Amino acid sequence: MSAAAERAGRRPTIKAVATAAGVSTAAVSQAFNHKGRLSEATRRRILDAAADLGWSPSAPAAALRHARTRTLALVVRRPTDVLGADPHFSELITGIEGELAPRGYGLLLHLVTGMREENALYERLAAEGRVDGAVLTDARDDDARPALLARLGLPAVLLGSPDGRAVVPRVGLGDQGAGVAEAVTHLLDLGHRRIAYIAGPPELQHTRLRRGAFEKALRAAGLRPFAVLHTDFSERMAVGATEALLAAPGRPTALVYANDSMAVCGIGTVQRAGHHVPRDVSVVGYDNLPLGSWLHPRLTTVDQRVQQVGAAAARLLLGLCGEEVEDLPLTGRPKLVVRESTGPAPN
Amino acid sequence: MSAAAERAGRRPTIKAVATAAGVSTAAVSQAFNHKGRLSEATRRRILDAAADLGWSPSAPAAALRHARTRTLALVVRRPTDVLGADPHFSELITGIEGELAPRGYGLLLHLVTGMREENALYERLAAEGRVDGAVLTDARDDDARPALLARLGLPAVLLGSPDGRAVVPRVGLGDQGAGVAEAVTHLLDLGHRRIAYIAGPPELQHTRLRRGAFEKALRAAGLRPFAVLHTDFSERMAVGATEALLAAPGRPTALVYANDSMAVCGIGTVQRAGHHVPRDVSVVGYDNLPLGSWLHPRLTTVDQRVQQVGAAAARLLLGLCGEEVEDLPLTGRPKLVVRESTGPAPN
DNA sequence: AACGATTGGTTAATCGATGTACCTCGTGAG
DNA sequence: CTCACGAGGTACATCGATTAACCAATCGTT
Repeated sequence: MSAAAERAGRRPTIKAVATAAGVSTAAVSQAFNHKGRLSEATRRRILDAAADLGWSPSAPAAALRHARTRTLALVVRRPTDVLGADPHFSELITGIEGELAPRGYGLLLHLVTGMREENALYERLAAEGRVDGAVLTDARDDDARPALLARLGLPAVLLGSPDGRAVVPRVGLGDQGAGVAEAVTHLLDLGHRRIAYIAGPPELQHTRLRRGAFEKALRAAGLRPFAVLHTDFSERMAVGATEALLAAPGRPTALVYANDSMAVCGIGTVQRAGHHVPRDVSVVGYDNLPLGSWLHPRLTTVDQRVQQVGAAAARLLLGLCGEEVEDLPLTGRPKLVVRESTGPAPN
Repeated sequence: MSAAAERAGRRPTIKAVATAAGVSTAAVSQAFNHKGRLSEATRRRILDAAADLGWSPSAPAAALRHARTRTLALVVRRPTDVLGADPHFSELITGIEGELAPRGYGLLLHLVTGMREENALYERLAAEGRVDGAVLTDARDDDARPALLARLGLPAVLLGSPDGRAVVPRVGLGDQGAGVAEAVTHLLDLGHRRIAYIAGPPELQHTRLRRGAFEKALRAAGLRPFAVLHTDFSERMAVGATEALLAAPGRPTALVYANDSMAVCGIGTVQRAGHHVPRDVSVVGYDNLPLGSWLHPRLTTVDQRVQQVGAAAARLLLGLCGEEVEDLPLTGRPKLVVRESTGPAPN
């Protein structure tokens, strides 16, 4: 950074750069945006002056002019007391941010506790022109957000299985049923017959999808679920559901959880109850979070490449915002990762 | 939302509100900012018109005018391959966002992989005027960021122990040594004598603080560390360090980790090696992340109330940004939470 | 030599909100 | 009756960058 930059107590403006380079502010703008017609020499001189002053175009000013902020929103809705900050979102954020950063976009992160609050937030973000678009997670069966954002004129991408009558584009999470079905088949192959499912909140779309796939896979084998319990993803309910299942007459030999966080709680609860995983009870998760492979036993889970999904969503959304971005195709479907938390059924 | 709002294909501007209320744009602005002198009747009429149109002042326009964006930055630096998205940051973010949201502030989240990249990012964020301030995490012994942000004129708060010659304010993480010392005392009381420490990267300030406290506490008891191994917080190194310690002659009976994520990996590794926690080996973490209490055995750890630290940092930073906010005092110091991963030393 | 085309810029309007300086009433005092 | 004053608003410049429209040289052509 040069002496000039040091002297400028305040942030330099385009005017300072123009003066330093001996041109008009318009020329500076053109030099940066490859518009207009400037001689290569002038362009260089301007760029040098700008670099010397440490100047970059003011984001707010540019946003005002273009009505585009180069910022996208991610609102994480999380009922109070839900499993910490679900690591699932960390993965998702990593995937999203990886696509935004190289394109100069920023990610505005908000945490809310309820649907009503989430909708109000979108209203405000849109009204204030704070973001160019939003990534919507946890699709519900009757989700008001797509219509809301459409009305607000805010591009959006919804994470969930593709859907014909979608108001906003979706990034599929793949055929989630396939992953669950694969898990069930795996358990059946191991001899399990009493298999229970610990699901998420019933209003979430993926809950229904995965639960349906679970039941269907069992039916195909001429079996019925030992039980299907819904939770709100909280530790309390994950533990409670697990304890209830372990105490049930004819205790299940395998537990399938709707996500890895609950599965981890589940393993702990099973062990605490004095059972061995997987000798007495097998456990399967969903998401393939890094966490799962730290444990002993390592968690058998369904890999849905959350990071890649986040990246795909980000690219799609960037495209909707007018950026020249090629879609990131989501190759393959969720796939079972067999590790150590599943084993032959007892007896 | 009224019919008027529906008709407005595009986002309404202050002009639309002014027209609707039959006043000038200046009046609208004054009505919203409690400046100037408007009759209560007019004010009400304007506010109604605005609500009817679903108008809120444009954030970019306001930002341009005031040179304040009401957005703060959090840059998470994370060498590739580090333990997932360290849940520590999720907690921190939760704490920060909880303070920002009610004040209409937003949190701009960025992920970087190195120090150089992080500094470059601050330069850009400042030059573009994208944020009003930044929360700096993972203080280093010779941290260039405070000076950098000071030069850039960007308010900042550094997470770390208070320090006399600080360029930017700090939010103490409490006397970190106290927590570690307490952990060591706890282990000594349980009869442990061969205690090892698995530390973080040596360049981080808290690594030195905690390591120092660890060694000091042992020295006070006339002992020396069994070993102190540094890691980069990656799973690979956490596992590697643990395996090395278990294989060492005169294997340690207690392992103290610099954070919960590594401790979780550690427990898994110990168990995988055929040992029992805590019967054969005791394990202690640091952070008290929710994750720790899901496991079996539940993790004994040092609670440093990460969320509260985040909240305190946010408040302090908001104050530096000119908001009227009372500081959130950080009461108490990091405190040991004894759970199930520590027990009497073998023999 | 005169004219059109081209090169290399500049001028000025604009984005939306804000705030200072100013204006216009109505009223009460002198 | 006139003037000062306050209540209640309005006009306009401004924040920093962008861009359409415009202009001044310079060059090549016939």
